[in-house]
Amino acid sequence: MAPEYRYEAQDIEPKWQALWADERTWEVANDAGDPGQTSYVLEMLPYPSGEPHIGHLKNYSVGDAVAHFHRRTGRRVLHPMGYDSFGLPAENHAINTGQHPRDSIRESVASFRKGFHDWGISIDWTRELSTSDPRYYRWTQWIFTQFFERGLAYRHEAAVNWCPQDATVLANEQVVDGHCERCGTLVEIRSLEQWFFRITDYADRLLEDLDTIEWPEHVKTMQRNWIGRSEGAEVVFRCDELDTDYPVFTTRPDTLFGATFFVMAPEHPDVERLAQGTGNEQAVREYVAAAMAEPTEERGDAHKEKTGVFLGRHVTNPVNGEQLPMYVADYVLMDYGTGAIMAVPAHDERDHEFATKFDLPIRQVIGSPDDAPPVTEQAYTGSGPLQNSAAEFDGTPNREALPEIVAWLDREGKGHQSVNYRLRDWLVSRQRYWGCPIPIIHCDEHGMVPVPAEDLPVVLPDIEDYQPKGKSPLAAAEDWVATTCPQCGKPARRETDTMDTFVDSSWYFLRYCDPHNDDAAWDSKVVAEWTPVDQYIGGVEHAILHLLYARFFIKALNDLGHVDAQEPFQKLFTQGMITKDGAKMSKSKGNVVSPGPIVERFGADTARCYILFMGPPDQDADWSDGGVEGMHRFLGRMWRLSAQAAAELPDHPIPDELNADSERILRKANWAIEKVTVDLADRFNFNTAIAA
RNA sequence: GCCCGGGUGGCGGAACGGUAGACGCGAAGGACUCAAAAUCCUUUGCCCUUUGGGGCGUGUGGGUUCGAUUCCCACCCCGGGUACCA
Repeated sequence: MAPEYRYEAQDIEPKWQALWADERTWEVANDAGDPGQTSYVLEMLPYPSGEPHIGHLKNYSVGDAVAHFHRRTGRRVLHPMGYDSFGLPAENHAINTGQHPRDSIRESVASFRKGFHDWGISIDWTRELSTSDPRYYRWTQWIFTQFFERGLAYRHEAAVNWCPQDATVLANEQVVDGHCERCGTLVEIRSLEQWFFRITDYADRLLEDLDTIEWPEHVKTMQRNWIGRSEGAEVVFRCDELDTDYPVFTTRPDTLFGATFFVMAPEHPDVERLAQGTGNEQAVREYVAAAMAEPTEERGDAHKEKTGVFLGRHVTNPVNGEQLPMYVADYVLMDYGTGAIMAVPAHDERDHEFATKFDLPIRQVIGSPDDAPPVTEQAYTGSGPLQNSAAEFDGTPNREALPEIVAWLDREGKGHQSVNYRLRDWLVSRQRYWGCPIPIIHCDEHGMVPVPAEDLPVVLPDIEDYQPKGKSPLAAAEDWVATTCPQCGKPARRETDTMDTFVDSSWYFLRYCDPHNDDAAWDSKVVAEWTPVDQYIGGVEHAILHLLYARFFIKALNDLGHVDAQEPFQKLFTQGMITKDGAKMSKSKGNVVSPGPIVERFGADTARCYILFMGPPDQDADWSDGGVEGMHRFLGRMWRLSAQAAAELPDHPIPDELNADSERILRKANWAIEKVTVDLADRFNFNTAIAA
């Protein structure tokens, strides 16, 4: 073969990469006046740990293909890159080696940056950012103070995972089967003061606005389930013996007449008081202690047998005045509804199980079909006409009776329509070192005072000992903790908790728009030019938390007047995983394929094309070494064909008078243009575009 | 249990109401070479057949349609998510 026709990726790629760097090919300016359509293409920012892996290569290959497609179809494309560089892996590395997280992160960032260059990803490097850079987290802290001043950030006592051995709070991910992942000690639940963001205020908007964005349906479904909106009623059950009202939330007020007992969560604050003087104190206390000690994994297991203890008290069913026995049982959760339930064993499987075990009455109040098993054997959860209820409701289909019963409760002052969410407020504080310091000062006189904007950032101090000891390692930095109150100037102490890293990544896509602004987190006019992100690309593992948090941030910032957008990401694409021999790649399995050697041997174009060619990119795909070689040959054939055509054909190869051959080729070329355009723009099917 | 995906050649996958298997891998044969590698060309769903050709094929069973991998119903397997949420 003539040497000039050989496909030499090792010569071709550095040549063009150098040219792109020289010409600043992928940089875009914030020119609001510039005519033409803009496009913001963004892949989820990487957590820089060690070397980039094959999943990164897939993520950024997909994103880069989209960015190029948008450019080739006439848009001005913002395609930036940054690093999510706070977080536990760097901190654990510091605990083990003593190397400062700042230094290990710098090394990882360098290797990721090199990877992106070697892969030829078209990035506007002038906008590069890193969330652990004070120039970035200054504004993370500013947003926190904005939220604090509007009551969206608040401090509150909450139950957290606590390891008695390590004397530290653990993140949920650090709890494995109820035990500490490091020392194996059984994890306890402790109540500690924590910082929260009031995301529950946005539950309805987060739900409704899902209809305005073009995301995969299964991701929207996951978010809907996570928010978990339930419509029903709050109904008040009164305990005359203690002269106390106990409201419950129910989605089935139509079954109120079938309530035969009442259950409270072990954590309910009144449980002990209720049992007092009934002779059941001891049994109740023991049961509650056992339930609290039980690992959350086991506690949450729906398949385990129901347990509980009679409290020795009764409440009145507001619809018929019946006295219902009160129990404490761990199948009732304190953090959903009111921590207490009315139990309707005839029409709820869990209540049925409990009633059967404790020999409690089961009263059917919804008519079931003739072929349904009797409710003494199995709860009937379907619909049907009311029975054994009040005369005015008997015979009415339950769906119709439901609102009527709620209206009746409302008139009688015994309840009202209510909506409940599964979504909880976002716990953002961490008792860890390598995170963004929470910019709050505790003053004896003025309480919690936000650090004024002009004093930001609160710079994370250097410390000697990263080991967590139950409070943030920052607490040991006495010089740093001791400060003065911004309001009165008297001695005060800094907040020593740091923020969850999800906070850092909830707004980074805004900073890319205006990354060098030293006067503000961003100029809202500039942000308005680019946002919302037109196409967001990332792993489905972030379908809930990251994507929900970012949506919450945009809505909160919109309410605060800082952004115009209501949603951060107009379109979302979630890529599938690359496996090897059908299994997730992991060091322990020894089946890791690294991008480095592949790119070195075959070139980035081969690696990227192969990854895009493996199959539909939203599905998982299994890596094949033979497949890479096939793609390399494929590109080689294409290169040679093009080179030959360029060398051998006249300058203007399309004759004025088309003959059969040239017409056939023209037709085929136009077919391919159409096919590739549709595959890239509408379907995200890179595999068929490459094949075409 | 519930909610999503997905079952098509030896393999990854195309087609998604109109010639099933694009493209790639693998395999077989051939060219080039002293030889090998690389490269190129040809063939390649399965079965039967002497050429011509014929039969069967998209997890299973039904249905709609002139026509179904594609739409509908029931079911079976595989993968993922999620769960005492009242």
